[in-house]
Amino acid sequence: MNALSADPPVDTSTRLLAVAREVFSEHGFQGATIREICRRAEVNLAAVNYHFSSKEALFVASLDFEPLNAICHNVSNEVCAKARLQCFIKDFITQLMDEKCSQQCQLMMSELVKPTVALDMIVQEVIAPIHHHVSQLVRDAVGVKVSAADLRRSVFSIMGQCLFYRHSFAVIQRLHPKLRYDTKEIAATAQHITEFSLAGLAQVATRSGSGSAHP
Amino acid sequence: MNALSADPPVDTSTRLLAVAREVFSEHGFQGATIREICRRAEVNLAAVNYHFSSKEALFVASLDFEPLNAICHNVSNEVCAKARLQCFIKDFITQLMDEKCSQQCQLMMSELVKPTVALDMIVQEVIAPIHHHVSQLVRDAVGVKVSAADLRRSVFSIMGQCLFYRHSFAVIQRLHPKLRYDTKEIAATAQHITEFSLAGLAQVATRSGSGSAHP
DNA sequence: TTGTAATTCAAACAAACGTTTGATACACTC
DNA sequence: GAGTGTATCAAACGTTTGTTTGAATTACAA
Repeated sequence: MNALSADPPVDTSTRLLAVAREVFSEHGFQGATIREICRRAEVNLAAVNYHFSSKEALFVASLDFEPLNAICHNVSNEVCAKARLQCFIKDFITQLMDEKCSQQCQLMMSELVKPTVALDMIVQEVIAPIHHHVSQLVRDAVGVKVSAADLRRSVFSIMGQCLFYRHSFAVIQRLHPKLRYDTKEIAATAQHITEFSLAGLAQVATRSGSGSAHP
Repeated sequence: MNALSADPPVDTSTRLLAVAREVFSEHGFQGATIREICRRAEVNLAAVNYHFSSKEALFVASLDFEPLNAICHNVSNEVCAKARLQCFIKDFITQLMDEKCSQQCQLMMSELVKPTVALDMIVQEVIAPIHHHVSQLVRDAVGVKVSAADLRRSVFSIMGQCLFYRHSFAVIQRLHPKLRYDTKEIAATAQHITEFSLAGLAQVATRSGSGSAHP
């Protein structure tokens, strides 16, 4: 399960970066040790300070925003706004539960508990774009003009429902030990959140009264 | 802001437990040091191992389930199921954002990132009762019989929306720096989640077809 | 007051931490 | 082959960690 199954041809810096992403996501910045990073990367203990000058510099250098960022550029060409929202929710949940994003999500949770400089970068590079994206989806799906507060809270409602399955995963495992989040269960969950949220958004729309953008 | 403003009359064990709750919630189990705990409690370094035999034993002994547990026993005497759900959501969000629950919530987040024995106890003593409570509220509010999966996902949708404001608080601060969660904003947020969720639950009810408990 | 147990204290323990050092090995130009 | 800059290495640096020790202090019964 090591990130460096094919070791020899990659140089020390690259090996360190890959392993650093692993270890920092597993233990957070404080909990991770450069001794474990070097041991797993099979490099000398002094390599970190030689190539990156410090543990913190390695931490910042190892940050990777690609995995979760992908879902924003992965725009569906659905014309129906509600269908686009449905696609996003399914993509988002799938990514959240995917092994590939595991490191990034785990690190983000560590940062939520004890924010470092990394959180500012993650918010700027990953989270803000997602929220902007969802904001636009919500605006299109609602159809009528909604207040900034209603829009923000609606985005939070959708994000909150999705993130719950990542943030509270350890709780879900203990509450429902037999439940497995395979592809089928994830799809059903995404379907539920979509229907639940579209109904919620419709309610927000009615509250906002007139001003429909789809007359 | 120390938990021990009135120091002298309380004995060493009590002082240690109070300060331990502070420090463990601030830094998590690993990040907390018994030196800081003893310094804040103004007791000798050896006191922890003398009174509790180890750092981990102090950690377990310092766990406090009271604050969040209160909202389950605080049952409203509303007859209308939807009104009871509304009361719960407002109580829950208020508690989540309250200073009084800050320690418990912070510790819970640490446990979600890196679970220890504490998470099992917290799930059993605090989270499971809340989920059971919300399950009953949802059953009553929906009115019709829903499948176990629909019920579970609906509870997760409501919990997820509420917990978002705690789990992602550091993100919200960075996305909306000027936003302050005072009593008014919290009330508006609770109102939004209630309306959003009742609409979502109504959608789940229609999907469940016939079998209404309120014919 | 004396004797005994409980508690507190300064000091030290071994282990693990991030970082630094100086010697060694390697790759390359002249 | 000599010289030069880069990379790797074992070893040690000074701190900080949780825990232990043994003496000093306190509390309380006889």
